[in-house]
Formats: sequence, structure tokens, C-alpha cells
Amino acid sequence: MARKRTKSGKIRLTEVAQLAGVSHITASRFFRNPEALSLDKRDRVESAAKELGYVPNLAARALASHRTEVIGVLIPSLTNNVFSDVLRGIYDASEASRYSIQFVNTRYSILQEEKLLRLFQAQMPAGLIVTGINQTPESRLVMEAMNCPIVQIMEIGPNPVDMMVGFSHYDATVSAMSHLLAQGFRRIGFLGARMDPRVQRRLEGYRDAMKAASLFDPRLIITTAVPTAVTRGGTLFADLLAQAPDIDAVFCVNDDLALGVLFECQRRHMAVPEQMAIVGFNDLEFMASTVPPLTSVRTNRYEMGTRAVTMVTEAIAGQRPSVPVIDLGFELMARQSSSARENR
Amino acid sequence: MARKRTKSGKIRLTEVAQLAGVSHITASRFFRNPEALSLDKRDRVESAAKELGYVPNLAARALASHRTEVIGVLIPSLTNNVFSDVLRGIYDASEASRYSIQFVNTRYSILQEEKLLRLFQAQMPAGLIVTGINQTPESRLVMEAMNCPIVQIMEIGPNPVDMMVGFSHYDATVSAMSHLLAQGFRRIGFLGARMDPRVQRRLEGYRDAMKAASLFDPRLIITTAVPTAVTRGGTLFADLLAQAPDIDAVFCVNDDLALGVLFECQRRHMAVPEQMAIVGFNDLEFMASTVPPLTSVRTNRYEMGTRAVTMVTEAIAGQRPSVPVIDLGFELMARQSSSARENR
DNA sequence: AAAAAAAATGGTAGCGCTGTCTTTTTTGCT
DNA sequence: AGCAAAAAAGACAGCGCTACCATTTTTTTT
Repeated sequence: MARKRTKSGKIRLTEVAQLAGVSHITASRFFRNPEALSLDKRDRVESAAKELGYVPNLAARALASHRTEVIGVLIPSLTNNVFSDVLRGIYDASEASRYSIQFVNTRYSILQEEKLLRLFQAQMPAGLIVTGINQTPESRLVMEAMNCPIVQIMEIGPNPVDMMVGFSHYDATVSAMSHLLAQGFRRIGFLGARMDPRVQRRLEGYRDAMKAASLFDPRLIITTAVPTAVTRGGTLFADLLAQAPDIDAVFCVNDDLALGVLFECQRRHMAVPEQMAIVGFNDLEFMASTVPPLTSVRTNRYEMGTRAVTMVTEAIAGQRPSVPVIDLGFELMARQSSSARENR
Repeated sequence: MARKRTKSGKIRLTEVAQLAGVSHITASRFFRNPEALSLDKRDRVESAAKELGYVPNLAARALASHRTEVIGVLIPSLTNNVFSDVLRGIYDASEASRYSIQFVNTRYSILQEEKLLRLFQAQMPAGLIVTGINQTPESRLVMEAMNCPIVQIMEIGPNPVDMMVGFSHYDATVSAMSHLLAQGFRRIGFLGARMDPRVQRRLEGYRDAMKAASLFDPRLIITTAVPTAVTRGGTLFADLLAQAPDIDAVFCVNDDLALGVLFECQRRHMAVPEQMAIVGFNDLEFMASTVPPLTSVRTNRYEMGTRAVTMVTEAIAGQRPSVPVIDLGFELMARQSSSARENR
């Protein structure tokens, strides 16, 4: 059956209609709105399509209908584990729908994002998923002009372009800091890499939490614009120790850094958490397996991806969510690496 | 300028041609083969397009030209770090070309792969990148019927569909095993998860190396079909120890497992490498930062992605590589986790 | 300077499908 | 049974672009 298609020329809707004994327009309708066909014709078209191995020409469909069944996804990085989880959620959810995913990489550049947004605009996607809430004004104009549902993911904030699904990086960090403070730590360092807008928000959370406890000291903060890496966790931690040797804990903006810090502690024979508490962010899979297990803030990255897709597809179907902004929250996973000073 | 497009209706080639004072076909030619235009018209079309913010309608182009500027990519997983590196290479290389990437996830299923291949076939991609060499016969037929360059990536083998870029997982494993044997280890365990075709090849390499040294013992092997994870490394290692308590080294089919083993050793206060040597596979970034640093086999994943794209784009341009199969090799990164028994 | 060749430009048709409208058939109701 | 209303099927045009071929203009050659 399918053999046929691979050999001879292409199977068009006309061929399917011919075999089914209907007009091509009826065959077309079968794919767009099967309920409109009589059961008889529905079966005939279906089996004809199957027999011939018909696969629709998406380009023709897009041209004629002025829309595609593509959800555009703009994500800043492929290296970061966080985004691969989100992307996995997006892909998984898309498979349950009739939409396909067109993913592009903005490389943390809002100008690149703007350019890619324009490209998408010309291709008339059925929906759009964009990362974060820091688009350029021009990007916002482009998005508003696009006549399709749009979900901003990864974080939440005011003035959604359309919809949002994410969580508060500020609150999540404050929660981690409250935990450290409650456990009795006072000289808490901050380690940050990449420093994208969401990491900046975490820094703000750290700063406010420390200030509220009257413990703020700028020397406790080490940041860098270079991308994150486990090795970097070690080097940044070394810098931090050089600058503030009396720290008793360190908050890392992600788990890779936290792992690097753990190894650096092992290398320096610093006991965790006795001499140094460590908290990470995201709760990647390995955080529970380390020795000692590392505390982290669990974020629902996979679900963020799936929710973004269902929000888009439901909005296309006219089922807009009752509230446009969905907070997926976070969960502090307190583990041994930050256990109380008292318990030692 | 660009403003205009977002407001009024769409800017088509006709609008650009009108503004430039040429026929629409000349404007079209500007985008396909600018050299064919006189310099005068070339400038006029170019500035008209820029002024109007023209973005071509890819669907119309695809429909009329019977081809797209899309490279289809079939990859089995998004979770695995290895593939995110490959994908990053693919995306990076594609940005230097005029092709865009359409990536789909086969979920390690060759039937799913076959289905997706058929879908691609109908969309007339400019090229195709597929993972591995274990396609179904039907998939091979589909690929052979597609009139576009195809690169199989991740491993190399006989009978490429078209081109290949990868390395020998068998040889890479044999190299790691030779290293362990040369360092004096004798009871070397094998830990494998997922067990996809490439992992199977690694198991074969392990088996042959052990047999050649007359050290093969099936009790030294632990495998599972479940996906890999750091935690899994710990649990599999525990199983292995239960089954063969006298092992002195362990070869892990990837670095996540190796990291899990390292943590399990720390948990059991087993000195690495004194009581247990560990070797991983892929040499992910963190392998050099662990305590002690973990030995691994470096694979050129990023380059595999970039090479695959350049092979496809060059083949489209008629510049086929002199040999269709490119071996990117590997490099044994011998670190402390597998240092010699003598040196202790 | 005329003819031939090459380069540049334009016209026409049509890619495979869908939106809109029209026609035909079926169904429900008095 | 006869009519209106609804359901089902079909006709037509056209989406925006490019392939192919025809025509015009320019350059080269003798």
C-alpha cells in the first residue's frame, strides 16, 4: 500500500478522492471536518487515504488556509538542562495534539528573539510559546499583531502578551533563603552565572531576604555573565571564599553550580553541611543522589512545557483558560546539605 | 518600516516588485539567484524589500518549488545530554546556512521513526539527519525514495543510506577497557541502562575485551531497559556489588551512571580508585570536576551535529564529501578514577 | 555595422489545497 | 404525499510563489 506512494508519483487529494469515488473537495472535508460527511463517504475516504498512504501536503494546506498547524517555540538555550526539560514537555504534549513544534534558539538575545518572531509571523503559526517576560517593545508589537494564542513561559509577571505559565523566581529564592536562615545560617553567599532575567530575579530575592534579616553584604555575592557549568561552580565558589572566607552557606542559582560547589568542598575537605551548607535551584534529578544530598528548589519544568502546549491548543479551540496567568509554583526540597546548625 | 507590515495586510512579492519598479518575477529572482539581476535592479529590490519589511511566505515557496529549506532531524531523546549537545551543534550550524531545522523525537522507537520519516517525505525537506544505523527496512525504502541528502549520525557502520558521521562505539569501549586492563584491573563490571543499539555495541566491546583477556564473567554485567539517570547509577551499582562483590572496577555506558556510582562509593566509603575504579562514557563537562575526577571516553557530539549539517548543505550544493562515512573518533580521558593499581 | 550570442527581464501557468458559495440529496413534518 | 429545512456534496477561484519559456536588451564577434 504505502509502497505505492514511494514508487509512483505523489498521492494527492485528487487521487484519494478518485479511489473513494467522491469529489476532491469532499475528501478535503474529511480531513478538516469529518463530521460533515455521511458515514458512508467518511469510510470510503478514510480507507482510500490509508490504501494510498496519503500524506497531506502541508505547504499547500498552509497556503490555501492561511494558517499552519505549527506551534512556534522560542527558547534561549539548548545547553541548559532546564530548557531541555521544558522542551521535552512541549514535545510530549504536542504529540497528543495535531500540532507540530517549530523550535528556535534565541541564544539569550532579545534582538535575536525579535528577528525570529518576525520570521514566525510570516509563517502564520497556530500558536507561540516564548520564554520569559522581557521582550523588546518591538517584539511585543509583533506578537500582538499575530493573530494566534501566545504563552509566555518560565516565569510570571504583570501584563501578559496573552497567557503565561511559570512561577516566581523571586519567591522561590526567598523561600530557599528563609529555609537557610531558619536553619541558622547567617553568612550566606550567592553564586550566579549567565545572569539572564530570571537569574536576576533570584538575585533580587536573595538580596531582599538578606536585607530583611539585616545580613546583607555585597561581598557575599559572586556573579558572572559566562554560561553555567559544574566546573564553574567550583571556580566561583573559590572566588567567593577568597572574598568572604567566613561564609557558612551558599545559595547557587542552579544545580550545576551547586554540584560544582559540593565537589570543591570535597576537594578542600570542607564538611557539608557542617562547615558549608549548599542550596541549589531547579532540583535536577541528581540532586537527591549526591553525598550528602543537596537541597534545591524544585521547579515544574516539564509540566510548564505541557501546560504551555495545552493552553495554546485549547485557546485555538476557543477554550481560553479562566485566568490567563498560571502559577505552577515551586517546592523547597530540603535535604542534608542545608540541615540545621543545631543538629550537628 | 517594519511597522508597516504589522499594521496593513501582508506584504507580498508583488508589493515589493511594485515599489522597486520591476516585475514580480524579477523580485522573485532576487531571492533565488541575485547574480542574475543587474546591479541596479538588485539594489532596488533589496531596498524595497527592506523598506516594506518583506518576509517570504515559505508555504507558497514550498508549494511552487516542490522543495523546502528545512532539514529534518530525527533524534530518539531529549532527556539525554548527549543528544542535546548534538542538537546544539545542528542548530548552531544551521544558523550559518539558509536552512531551518525541523526536529522530531522518535523516543527510541524505530516504528515511530518510520512514521515520522513518512511525514517528512510528504514535506519535501532539503535534507535529513537521522540517528543511528538501525532503521527498519521500510524506513530505508522511504529514505531512498526521498530525493535529498541524508546523514546518519551517532555511529558509523556499513551500507550508509547516503552519508554518515559518527564513531565506533565498539572501538571506544574497547579502548576504555584496554585502559582499565592496562591499569591492572581484572574484575571489571559493566553497567548499562536504556540499552539502545549504540549501548549494545558498547556491551559487545566490553564483552570482547574481557573475553580476549580471559576475564569474561556474565555476573559482572548489569543492564536495564529503563532510561539512564544518576540515581540509577547508584542502584545498578548496588545490584552489581550484590552479584559480584569482588569487582575492582566498573565501566558505565554513560557519565550519568558513572556519577551515580561515584556517589554510591562515597556513601559506602569505598575509596575511588583504590577500592573501585570508575570509567564513564561521553565525557560530559562535569566529569573533570568530580572528586576524584572521573575517567571517560570523550565523544565529539557537538561536532557531530555541525558536521551533519554541513554535509547536508554541501551535498545540496552539489559538493558531496569525497568519502560518505566520516569517523569523528573518540579520546580516552584517563583521570584519577581509574589510575593504576601500582600507583596506590 | 550587422549578425550572433549572452544577459536580463517578463508572461503564463500551475503547485495542492481550502474558503465560500451553489447545487443536489436527504430528512422531518403536517 | 408534498413541502420546507437541513444535510451533504460539488464548483470555482485563488492563496503567494516559482518553473519554464518567450521576449527584450545588451554585449561580443566578425
